[in-house]
Amino acid sequence: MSMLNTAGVPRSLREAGMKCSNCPARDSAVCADCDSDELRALEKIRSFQKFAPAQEIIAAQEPIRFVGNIVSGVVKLTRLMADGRRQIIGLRFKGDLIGRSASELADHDANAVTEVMLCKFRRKEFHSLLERYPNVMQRNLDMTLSELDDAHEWLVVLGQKTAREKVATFLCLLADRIGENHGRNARSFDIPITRDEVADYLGLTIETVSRQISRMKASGLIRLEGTRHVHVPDLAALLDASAGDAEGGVFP
Amino acid sequence: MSMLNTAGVPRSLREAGMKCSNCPARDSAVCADCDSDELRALEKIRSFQKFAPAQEIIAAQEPIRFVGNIVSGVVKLTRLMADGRRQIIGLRFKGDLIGRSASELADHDANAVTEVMLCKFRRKEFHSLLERYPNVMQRNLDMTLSELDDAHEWLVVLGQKTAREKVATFLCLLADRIGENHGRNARSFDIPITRDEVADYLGLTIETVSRQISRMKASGLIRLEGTRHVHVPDLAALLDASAGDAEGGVFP
DNA sequence: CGAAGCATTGACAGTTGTCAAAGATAGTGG
DNA sequence: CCACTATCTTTGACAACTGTCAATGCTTCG
Repeated sequence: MSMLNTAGVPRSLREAGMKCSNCPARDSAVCADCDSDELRALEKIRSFQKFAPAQEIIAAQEPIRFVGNIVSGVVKLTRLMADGRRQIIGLRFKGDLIGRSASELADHDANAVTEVMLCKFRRKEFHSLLERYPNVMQRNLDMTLSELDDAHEWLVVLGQKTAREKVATFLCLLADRIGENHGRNARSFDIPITRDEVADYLGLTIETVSRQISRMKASGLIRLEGTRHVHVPDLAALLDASAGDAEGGVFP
Repeated sequence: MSMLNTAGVPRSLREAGMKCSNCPARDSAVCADCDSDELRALEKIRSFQKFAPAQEIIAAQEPIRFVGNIVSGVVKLTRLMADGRRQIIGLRFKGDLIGRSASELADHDANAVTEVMLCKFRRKEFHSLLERYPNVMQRNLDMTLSELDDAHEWLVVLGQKTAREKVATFLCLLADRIGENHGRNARSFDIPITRDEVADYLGLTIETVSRQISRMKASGLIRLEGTRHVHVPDLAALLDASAGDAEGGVFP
């Protein structure tokens, strides 16, 4: 049994026959602000699909058939260079939107990382629905702006931060999005992707990622169970120690 | 007289008393698809402002009073880290939109690079106008998606490309946006920003940028007049030579 | 139990950053 | 109009961080 399989069809959705009112992503998805009228319109063009880990959701350069809200699970978005170098341009979590209604073709791949439950809307219908429901379009625009903010933030990470800071930033991102709270600043979570993928996300090599994680472990900033499960005793300390070039252990 | 002052109030706008129909950015701005009804609504909340080179247009962490279309000139968007490291997260050109109607506060600085003419819309009015004119909101959404694509593209540049490829990519970007056409693949243009700013855009140091430019000059991939004006005889060759790690001159 | 894939660690190399100095360029004021 | 100064750019020498190559260890799965 995989530790990462946190994304099975949520019980609440199964029991309720996939009613929006019980959807785990209800508060953060594109339908967050919808009134009952808008919700009915969305339900008409909606369907659910489950994706297995590593399964392709959307392929770059191919037609987009749907946009989809993530109900549960983690998705990675990847861009590939002609010579094979790859950059993960984002991870997407519960509530995030995959695909876009305005484009015929996808410009990057989207793959399930964990098991993923997706609430899909047929693309063209969704697009024309936006014109009739300005609130939904506004919500769509807000979510896109939020994606843009994330991308800008990541430009700083890739352009300015050291390897150590990059890894620390990555762990904090996960702590925010999928971490369990163990007190004010303590979090624990599974790293949903391989070291290889972390490297492609951070613009580093797999070896550098591995070394940085080992260093953080050695200095007590994080604890590991297996290679995937992380416990961060103090998020702030993790970021600080990575910014200042702290050497040696935590204790004087 | 500065070579860079390509952004004075365009004659067409002055003579026409700033009519939208004569606006140089008419085809690419947020008003691109507007009918006369929408255009009138926009004109009511519109005003023009000229910014001098280096002048601040929008300040991070401060209230946004307007969104603005660039009529002419170049704008840089900057994010600052607590310790002073900076990342230029984008350059904006004629037709691009600055600011966003959905946010109270700016999350990055916007500064004029050349002289800039901006067509401003008061933020709140613009925002409420979007609800009444879905076409305008759709256009706003499309432009935001396009910004997102650019940001994703730049993530690949920062995360995967070598110093040389980064500089080549940067020059090609300028060639696309502000280059004069001198035949199929030949372009010439002014680099609107300093080496320092180029470095902050590419996640490099000023010295590395300078060296890469010198190398390109030495191998005949570019020609320089002064430090700012560039002539690229062959855009494709510039990118190729940077991808393959070509050494030495152009001739065998 | 063996094989395959993933992760860690080590030794070394190379690209890029840092520090330093000299050369250009542009703007200012006499 | 020219000299002066501040800023920007280039170039060099060297250091350091990160990448490359290689070997070992760990985990999973058949």
